[in-house]
Amino acid sequence: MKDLEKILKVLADKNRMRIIKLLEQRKMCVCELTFILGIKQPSVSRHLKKLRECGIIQEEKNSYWKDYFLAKNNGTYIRLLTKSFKSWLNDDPIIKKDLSMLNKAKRETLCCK
Amino acid sequence: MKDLEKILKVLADKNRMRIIKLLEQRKMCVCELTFILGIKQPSVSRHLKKLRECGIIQEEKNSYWKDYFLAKNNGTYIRLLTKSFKSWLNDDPIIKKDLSMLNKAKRETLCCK
DNA sequence: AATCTATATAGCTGTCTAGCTATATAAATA
DNA sequence: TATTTATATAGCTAGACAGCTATATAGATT
Repeated sequence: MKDLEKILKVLADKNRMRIIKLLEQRKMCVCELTFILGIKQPSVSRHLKKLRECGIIQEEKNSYWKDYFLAKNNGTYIRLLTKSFKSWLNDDPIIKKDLSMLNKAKRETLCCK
Repeated sequence: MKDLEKILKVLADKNRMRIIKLLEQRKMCVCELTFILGIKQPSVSRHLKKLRECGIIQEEKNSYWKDYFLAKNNGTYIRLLTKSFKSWLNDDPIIKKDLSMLNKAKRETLCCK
């Protein structure tokens, strides 16, 4: 029960739901997510940490950046919930706006390097 | 998104999950739930209010008592989530203990009347 | 090895919520 | 109508957490 409670708590946050909907489209780094979400980078990092700690997302180093993506091979709860999310929220105005910004969110232009 | 966030927040609580698992078995009144959960009656009432406000449960008056039960005919999110819950947590120790108390939780003996 | 920079962490503040006790409400009975 | 009693609400306290700023870290490049 503790696991499920944790997973539901982690999912029950507007900005983390936005992150999940974005990662359904492609891998993203912290600075790209920060740009789209419109909150500060440390806040994004902490959201990502929570999502990772309960197994919803994974990370991998990619040159200067860290790519985050939806986890594969996870437990029952997460498998069903992330599958459900794919069909949920697609008509939500905020999600639609987020997705429309994806092509402008390129790490090479957002970051100093 | 607001709806889904609310529903997930309401589900993401240990005692409310316990209530849902109990209501999968049968309709229950506040005093029966209070007995099994082992928390105070006002706390139970507030959990029930939250579950009702987001459409997970419904209530009906039944002589001296108020019966709570899992809602029928609800939206996409709740339909899928309550269906999933039916196969979840059945091996959890706390849930098993709760369910084993069901036959002792009879309103006629728990209440003064 | 030194530097640079994307990301992570520490620490703060305000908000929300779960538990509690005390009290109010409303519906059934007498 | 008065009373009884199951349930709801009000108000309090403590803990969790999201946002922020400032700072640390780690890994790639020079």
